[in-house]
Amino acid sequence: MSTTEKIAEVARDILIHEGAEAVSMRRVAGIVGITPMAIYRHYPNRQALLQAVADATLRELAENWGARAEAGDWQARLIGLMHDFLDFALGSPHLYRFVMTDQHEQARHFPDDFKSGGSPAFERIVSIIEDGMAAGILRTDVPLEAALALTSATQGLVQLYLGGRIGLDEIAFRELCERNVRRILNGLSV
Amino acid sequence: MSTTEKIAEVARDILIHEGAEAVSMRRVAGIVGITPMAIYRHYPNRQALLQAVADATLRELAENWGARAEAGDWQARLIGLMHDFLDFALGSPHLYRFVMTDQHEQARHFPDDFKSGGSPAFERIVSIIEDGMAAGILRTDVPLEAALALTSATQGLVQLYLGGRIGLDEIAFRELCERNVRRILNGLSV
DNA sequence: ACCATATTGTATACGGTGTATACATGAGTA
DNA sequence: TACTCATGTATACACCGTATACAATATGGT
Repeated sequence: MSTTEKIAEVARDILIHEGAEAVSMRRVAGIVGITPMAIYRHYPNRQALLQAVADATLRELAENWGARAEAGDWQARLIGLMHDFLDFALGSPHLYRFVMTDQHEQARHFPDDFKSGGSPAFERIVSIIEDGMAAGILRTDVPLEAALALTSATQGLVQLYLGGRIGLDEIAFRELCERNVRRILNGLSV
Repeated sequence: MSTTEKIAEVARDILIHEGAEAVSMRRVAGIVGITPMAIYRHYPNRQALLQAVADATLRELAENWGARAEAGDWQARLIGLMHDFLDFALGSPHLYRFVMTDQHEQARHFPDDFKSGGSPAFERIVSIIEDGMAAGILRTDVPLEAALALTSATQGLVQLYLGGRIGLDEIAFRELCERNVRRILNGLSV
């Protein structure tokens, strides 16, 4: 295992368990067993290290995405994807926070990059939305925006939850998210 | 004007224009014309200073909340409140970021604190939702959760927008938010 | 007016951060 | 053998929040 990989592994551990702000060059170097400056032979700076670690972790997560049974009716599949997302957000809250709020650079852009398959996770939602429209379950709409309505809604709830603003345990919160998705599907109007 | 207020004013300027991470004790002290340690005669630590500044600013904002005409039909009033929220989020993105993500302590908790009038802004949404249900515009539902569906949806979009993930200018983004609210009201299902 | 006290400031220092710069060491190759 | 390059170290700089000790100033009671 190369030093580059060792550095990434240590940084990743800290990032996931304690958050980005806990990842210091001196600490990582100490654990790896090298001098802080030696890290700079492998990564140009701290931000690049965090970025590389986050990117790699997200790539792994994307591979195992949709592990939940894709069986069941259309709505069950949609809810399943939502829980996959919650698995990540609630399972690795520090990492989620970092990728959602801290790293402002070179992020995916709606709508263009989303269209061209920049985000595989979002892509899945769009395709299930298109399926729903084709099957006559959903009313005809711009698929990209309908998908955004669902994803951003859950992201908004997660932001509140991780910010400690929702006093529910994880199970109750997941149920709230489910109800929220159903509300958006059915509409609030009479 | 007291030194305490001068410190708050300087910190507030930096917080609003450059973000919380740009607010350093040494910098604030230098601008006020005192020693960094003198700040500690007025605020116990940096976090408390930021907190006090953010709280005061939010209180001011809450006073001018709902400045937009409360006239028009029910949906127009709802959209108006949404734009009031966007005025804040897009007008003071650094401050918004700080209160939404950085300050994790003693935040309002859904659902209890929300019920008991902890958040005046959210309170307004809840009451307009209740109006809508009473008027037969909205289907009967838990008002708190229906309100949360609308607010968290917009918050989710704002999070994406401020994270640079939505490549639209402010006007187009506000239109996207409007369409999003309408989608949630009408439902995605056929 | 005087003095005790509380308030508000300063000076210094400690332990932390990211990282620029200069130098050392060792492996591989001409 | 000698040169090069990758990889490490050592030191230093400029920043950070803030603990501690001391100085100055303002205030209130006698």
